Amino acid sequence: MLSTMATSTGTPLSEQSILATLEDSGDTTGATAVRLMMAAADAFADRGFHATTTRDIASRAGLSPAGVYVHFTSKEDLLFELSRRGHQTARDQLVAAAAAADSPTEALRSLIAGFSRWHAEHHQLGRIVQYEFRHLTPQHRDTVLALRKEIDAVVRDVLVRGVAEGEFEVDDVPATALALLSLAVDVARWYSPEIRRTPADIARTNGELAVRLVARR
Amino acid sequence: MLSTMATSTGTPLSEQSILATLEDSGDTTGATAVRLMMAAADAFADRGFHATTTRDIASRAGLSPAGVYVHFTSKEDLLFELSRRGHQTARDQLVAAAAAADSPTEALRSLIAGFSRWHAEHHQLGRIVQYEFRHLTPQHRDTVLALRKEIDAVVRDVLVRGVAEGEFEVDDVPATALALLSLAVDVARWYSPEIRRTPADIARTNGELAVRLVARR
DNA sequence: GTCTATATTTGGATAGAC
DNA sequence: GTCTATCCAAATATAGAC
Repeated sequence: MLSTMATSTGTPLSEQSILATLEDSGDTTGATAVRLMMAAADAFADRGFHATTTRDIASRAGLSPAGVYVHFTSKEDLLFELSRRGHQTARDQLVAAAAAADSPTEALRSLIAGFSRWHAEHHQLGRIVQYEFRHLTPQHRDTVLALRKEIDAVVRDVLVRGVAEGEFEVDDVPATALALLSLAVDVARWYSPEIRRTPADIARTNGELAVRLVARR
Repeated sequence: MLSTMATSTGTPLSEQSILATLEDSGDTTGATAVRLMMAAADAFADRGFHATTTRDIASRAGLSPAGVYVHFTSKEDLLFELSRRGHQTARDQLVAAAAAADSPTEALRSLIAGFSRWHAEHHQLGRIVQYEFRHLTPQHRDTVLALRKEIDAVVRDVLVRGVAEGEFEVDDVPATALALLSLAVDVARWYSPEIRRTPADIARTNGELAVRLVARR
């Protein structure tokens, strides 16, 4: 597989490369399927899953309404693929950022900066990941829930390490981990490409705020 | 008008009393309309605006499908009333919390604690306020946007005062205000009545984290 | 793999009796 | 102000030709 994994400082993945992410066991995601996923990501992020019609997705991808069903079994299946691939790349990025740092403080800064940046640069996918979640079937929701737990664990682990090494002072680790994730996740809610701050600005300020939230005083 | 305004320490408003909130110029919100709003709040928070049917709302309120239209002109009108009343009580609570404190530090703690608590106790209304926003008509969206700007201003004002009085050290006031709001707003996304932490717990920890985020070091 | 045409269901909203 | 009955538009998904 190509070395397309983004680090918190590297060039970000394009939407297309995220969606084309290969399956574990080699794969075959065709160009048209990727185009459909990009069209659906646009539409779902903009209007929400249930307000988006399959006709809308098809026409944005340059297909007839029936064209969708050659590549996906249902509209929900399209949401699932977006959600799964989105969660996977988000998690991969977090894990890479945590592994690359050489102190808990730098790991946390890199983690929250990178996750904030991801939610800005991929705010469409970010919204789908964070807010369209509930429209998955129970089975698909379970699959994605496992990825969400991995993401939570990465943040909690850094906090525990920072406390153990005396860099952090944290009263309640799970509560603080959730607050840190809120900082980054909520970017998907308010970010728009038109605002003053760039994704890099947001990454820098949120990374700083994250460190400030836990640093020993 | 009755003195039902909640402070960050007082007894919280019931869902019913929030939704029955009187209009500026005296009012007439009937009991059935309130029941419909509560049913719609349940459904919209649970499944989202577009996934909720008017039939579902009606039956939850014990009415026939046609019964809705005696009290509201459309499904969107019901969303608007929920959104408007929700924003108003959220704003009122913030303004009261800010006014009651006698230092910027206490004002900020009270503000974020109260807002976090509101999003936990009224997490259904909170989700509607924060996430169903985009499904309003452009006109209704504008009305609600004005309330949102007031909310943002309250937080920014406290930060500016705290910096001026030497209690806070803040690099970027708008960015930090947004981060503080993220902390509280995101509660609506993850809160569930089944979790370990109570709304009071969440208020206390988030209030502390907020102060820590800006306090002079 | 893509199209046109369409089956079928669902859902917002209204008519008109009581 | 609530009901039953219903209209009609919209939307998911399929059939079958090319």
